[in-house]
Amino acid sequence: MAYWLFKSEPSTWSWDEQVASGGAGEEWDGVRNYQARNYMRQMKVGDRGFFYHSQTDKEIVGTVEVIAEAHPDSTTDDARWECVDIKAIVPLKTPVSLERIKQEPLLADMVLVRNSRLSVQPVRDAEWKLICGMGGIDP
DNA sequence: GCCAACGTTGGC
DNA sequence: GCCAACGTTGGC
Repeated sequence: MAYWLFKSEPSTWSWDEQVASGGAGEEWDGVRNYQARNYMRQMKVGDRGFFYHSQTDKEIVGTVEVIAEAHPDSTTDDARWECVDIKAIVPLKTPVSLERIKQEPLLADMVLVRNSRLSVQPVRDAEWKLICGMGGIDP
């Protein structure tokens, strides 16, 4: 199973809204970036991901699961853009801030640190385990 | 609000 | 195919 990170501005689509969408989940639509799209194309049902609030919070707030693989993005007619569906799993007991991530040497190579503008990105197994631990949840 | 970093577009 | 111009994102 692979791990990912989904980034969203809380004012656009927040963790609370993701939770409210329940087991049916929601399209991760609106991505207009090839790198991010290509990562979504690699996702399989059952893959896990972190939900990250950018801009105002700058912290990982919860975990999600991929429930549908890449399909056309319903918010555009442009066939280039695809998205997956995800549902909320659990909130982190303690959100893990970007600041804490930057303070942890083992996380220095995270895409979140290296390429802060990429909105969908891969997370390594070791990074997943470490951040789950920092957030007070089981991996 | 600013600005650096990055991606995209379009003229040549 | 290159590169300048422009737009967007996100941390600070």
